[in-house]
Amino acid sequence: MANFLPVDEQLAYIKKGAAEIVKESELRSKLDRSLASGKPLRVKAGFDPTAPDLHLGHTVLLRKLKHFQDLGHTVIFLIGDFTGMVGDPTGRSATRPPLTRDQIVINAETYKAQVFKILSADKTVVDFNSRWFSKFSAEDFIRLTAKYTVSQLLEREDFHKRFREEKPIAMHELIYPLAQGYDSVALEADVELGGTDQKFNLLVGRELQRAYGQESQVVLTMPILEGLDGVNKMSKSLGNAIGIHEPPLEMYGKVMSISDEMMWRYYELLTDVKADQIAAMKADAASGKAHPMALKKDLARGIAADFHSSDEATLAADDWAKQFQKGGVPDDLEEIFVDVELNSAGHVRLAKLLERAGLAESVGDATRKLKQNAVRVNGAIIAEPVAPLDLAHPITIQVGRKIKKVRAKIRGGSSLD
RNA sequence: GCACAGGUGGGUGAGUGGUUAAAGCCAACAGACUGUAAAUCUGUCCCUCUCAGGAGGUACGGAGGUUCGAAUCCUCCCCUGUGCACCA
Repeated sequence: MANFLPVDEQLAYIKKGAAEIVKESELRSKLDRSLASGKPLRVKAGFDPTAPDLHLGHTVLLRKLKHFQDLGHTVIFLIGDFTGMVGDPTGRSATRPPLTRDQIVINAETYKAQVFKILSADKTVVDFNSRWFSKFSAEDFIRLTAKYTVSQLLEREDFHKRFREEKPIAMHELIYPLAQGYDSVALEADVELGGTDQKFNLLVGRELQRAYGQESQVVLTMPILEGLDGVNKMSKSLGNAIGIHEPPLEMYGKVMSISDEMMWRYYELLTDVKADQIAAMKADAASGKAHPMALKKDLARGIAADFHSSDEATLAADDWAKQFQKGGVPDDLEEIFVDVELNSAGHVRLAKLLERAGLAESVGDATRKLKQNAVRVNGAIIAEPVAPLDLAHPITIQVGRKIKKVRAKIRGGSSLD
């Protein structure tokens, strides 16, 4: 267990992909001490139990935690069940509503189940910050708040901006960084990881540890992964995320849809491909020696394989090629059952069918898509909202990049199932 | 609590009694082009019904009111911000 790698090698591994380390010299001396004493570092990362569905953006951080595990250090996966009720204002322009106790319990369990796709369960300490905060007295609380000033808190860009723009800042939002910082005190963390958006909060931990007479933790931030749009951070609510639970084909397709430029970013943060290999691929693509699409396919298959089996990833690659490159239909199609209505002429109300099938947001939306030649039924473009269709067999409907197999049932008809 | 300034469609932001679901921009969606990428161009972008030509219903924080007619005027309420709130 106490067989740590030489400090320089550890450092190199830790630094790979990291956005910033505050301070590297402190990390080095902590590693030195750990090596000498055989005592692993305590590496903390906190998570709000607000997002039960992890996406690839979260895995950037998890991957780095895993690196620490690989090096033999102790990873503390802290679930902010207490602070989850507070609501982290990071990245929000408006106040976030607090979660209920029940939601948090459910979310936390889901969380645990998901992160072990990356972290090894037996090397991870899972903790909850309600362990100490539920015992926090009003006196403790006021003592904690006394250790930080309002102007220190307003240094944070987000608060500063909202303050200046006369947008609301709720009191509990100001408390959040303090609470998160206190977690580090309670855990006596040596290192805390977070996204760059968490930098302020992480640094508060350093201050508070010092205020409570501890050595300050080292702060390591990881870049925020951009989502499919290549601009905004990957986030479920922005709809630009790839969830780790998504089916292989979905994952594969989404990765393929990112821009060539983003591909390198994804290679860097979402794979274990070494930096120099990535640089080589980049050079090949630039010189025309390798086709960017081929490299992107490798990336997509690799990512799909991380969360599914290798076979499933390969199948996804085949299906993707079949659907988009050969204009065909993938083997593994989502199949749904829908009630349809006929108009007085006995024609199928296709617009309504699309809406029912989840292929359009509303009947109006469906009608518009039809008019734009975006709808194919069994491969043929149909532009009429009402059309004569043979529903005796399942039909394949494509709307833009969405494709589904639909088993339709005439409403009021006798055919059940 | 008092005073003042605000609350418009996914976002931003015009609009201050009357052609119009409500400018422009962004995002989003679809088509073309491609490597289903990006960029670019074109179109769409509240809901429902439709014999596809249209028809109806909602909508500018909430509830009432004035008016032939209101996002625009009035009243009350809710929310946000700023100032005042010990000496005054």
